[in-house]
Amino acid sequence: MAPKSRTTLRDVAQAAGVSVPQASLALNGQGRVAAGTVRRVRDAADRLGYRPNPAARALRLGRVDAVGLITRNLSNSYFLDVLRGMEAVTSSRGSHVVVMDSGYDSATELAAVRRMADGQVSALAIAPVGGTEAVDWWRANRPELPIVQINTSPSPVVTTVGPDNTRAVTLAVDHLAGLGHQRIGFVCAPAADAADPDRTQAYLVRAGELGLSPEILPCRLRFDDVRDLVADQLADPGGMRTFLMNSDYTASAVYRAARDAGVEVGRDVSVLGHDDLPTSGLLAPAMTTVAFDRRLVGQIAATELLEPGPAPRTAMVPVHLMVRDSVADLRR
Amino acid sequence: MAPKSRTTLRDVAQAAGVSVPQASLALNGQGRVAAGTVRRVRDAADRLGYRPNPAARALRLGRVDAVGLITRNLSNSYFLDVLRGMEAVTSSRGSHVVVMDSGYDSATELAAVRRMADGQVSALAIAPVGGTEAVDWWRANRPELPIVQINTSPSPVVTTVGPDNTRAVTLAVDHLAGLGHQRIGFVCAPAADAADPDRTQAYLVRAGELGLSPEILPCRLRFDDVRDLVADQLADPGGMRTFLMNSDYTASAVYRAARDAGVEVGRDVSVLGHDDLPTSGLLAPAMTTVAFDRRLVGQIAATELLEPGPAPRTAMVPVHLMVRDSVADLRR
DNA sequence: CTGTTAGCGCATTCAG
DNA sequence: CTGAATGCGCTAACAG
Repeated sequence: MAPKSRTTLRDVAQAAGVSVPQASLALNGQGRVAAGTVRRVRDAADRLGYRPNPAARALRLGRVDAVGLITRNLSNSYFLDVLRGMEAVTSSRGSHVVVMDSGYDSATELAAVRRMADGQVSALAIAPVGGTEAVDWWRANRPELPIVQINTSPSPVVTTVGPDNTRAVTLAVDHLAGLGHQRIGFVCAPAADAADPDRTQAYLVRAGELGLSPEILPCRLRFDDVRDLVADQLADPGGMRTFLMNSDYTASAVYRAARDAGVEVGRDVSVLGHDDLPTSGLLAPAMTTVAFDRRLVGQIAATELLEPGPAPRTAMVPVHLMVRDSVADLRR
Repeated sequence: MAPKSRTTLRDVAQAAGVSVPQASLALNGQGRVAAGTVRRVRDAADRLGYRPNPAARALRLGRVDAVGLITRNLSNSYFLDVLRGMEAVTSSRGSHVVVMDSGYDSATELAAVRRMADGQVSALAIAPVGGTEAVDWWRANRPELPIVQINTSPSPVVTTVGPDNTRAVTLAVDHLAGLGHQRIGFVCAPAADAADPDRTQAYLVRAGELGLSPEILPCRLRFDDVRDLVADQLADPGGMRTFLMNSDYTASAVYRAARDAGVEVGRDVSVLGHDDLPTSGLLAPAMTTVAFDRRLVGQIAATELLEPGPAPRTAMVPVHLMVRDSVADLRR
């Protein structure tokens, strides 16, 4: 037992009394081989515990049974659900997931894309930091390999999958306005590198329709940066008190700032999140947020990578508002 | 541009006017080649944008630049931090990480281990479901490839890395007892497949020292199972009201059950968690829990995989108690 | 110091 | 239907 060298296709062929290529054909089952032979080869393979060498396959076939996932913020457990979704479909299809994180840094992101492109994976899911550089690079340099964007604005040239941003924002603005909020602070990445400008767009549109004057609060989307932004607002008597966030992760930074400032979420300050993470309903107070099937995003992404359609498509997963207690009722 | 076939080492060699093996040596820099040649080859490689083919390397070298991570519960965002830690060190060392999830299922776990062993990775980090089957299989079948266990009891035969379980439990029991809790429900996986029996051991020991009669509550560690267990206890007038958990993830299930039952955590029911997830301090009430550097676990694990020591070792990361408000003060 | 030869394990030509 | 030959890209052994 415990052979020092793994059992190879040749061992199988030998045990089955056929040639190596025969064995290969028999196992890959293209049908071009006698039924009896197939059985003998299969038996031998099972008996010897044969497992094909992925490196050899990869070298020969020029592709590898792996898909990549590059996140912009592996601290946000939203991406854990995306990963879970991807893992579920890949592992049921004999593939697997390679994960890298850009940490909201474009240079790191580009490096990760290049590493992935070196042959680690044969398809890529990416939640880009912002801008299109990384994705463009992939499309230019690996045009034959599928790519999907996660949680970005729809694109005509590349498949995207994520929540329905426009509806998410509209739902949120309506809810806020309905509770009497006149000033709604929309927190998003600086326009230069926003991955989802459609969110901002939807905000502007809906605010306009409702006669609200939009207030965009650009901010790097790291926890500490958001917390500091909110802290500044809270320290200012005329500062913003209502925050529409793009994730529960950043929304929890608002909670943190409020707690630090000694003010109460849902009364003194209002927050509306996005993602409905499992803990969001357990916060104090429970967070009002936009919910959707997070795993589904990963599942769709992986499926799209494994079986790419002929043309780019936009997969929007339906969202709904999860009303809880983090938005104050400002009506008399 | 966008060559249909990637630039290979042969292209580089040709451009540099040397043979392929020369080019290989020049790039891998074993020093056995003339300085001028090295420069020419390097230049050519840069100019052509040469990137070595990992599949070819893997086939030739018999190893691959990847490490695996098999979690038992990818829903628990603790593992996201482990992953982050691993990703940080692998990506700085030209390696990468492949993630699979067993979902607390032994059969899935074994399948994952075998898939990893097929040549996807050259080292494995695993948070086992419980039992040693999967790890034993790896050690028997891939004795030359490093493996580390994450969040398990220390072992004499395999490297383990995780929080200091004994201290974590002792700290927790002391805190609970100090606040007047006589009955402390210790929730853990059924003994048959517990990954960390040392926790139970520590609980038994400390409870004994304190003159408390131990009450072990075996339970599958999925969110819903824990929630149901706690719900049952709460429905029983003589049921347990104090829960010592092995993770914030399961602890949040106690919150959920309490909320569903209309009772208040930190007053009617007490919970003490483990991991100090980012949101735990924002729950209602803030969770008292055992804190430690979660990323560090992943960093140590990855380092250990990339540069295994001569003998198995036990890496315990220090823990401390994060006292907040989820444990009631039962003293008069 | 350099080039030649060889082979990792597999799948796809080709002949028979 | 089968076997023999070829090469994916790379590196480890040699020989010069």
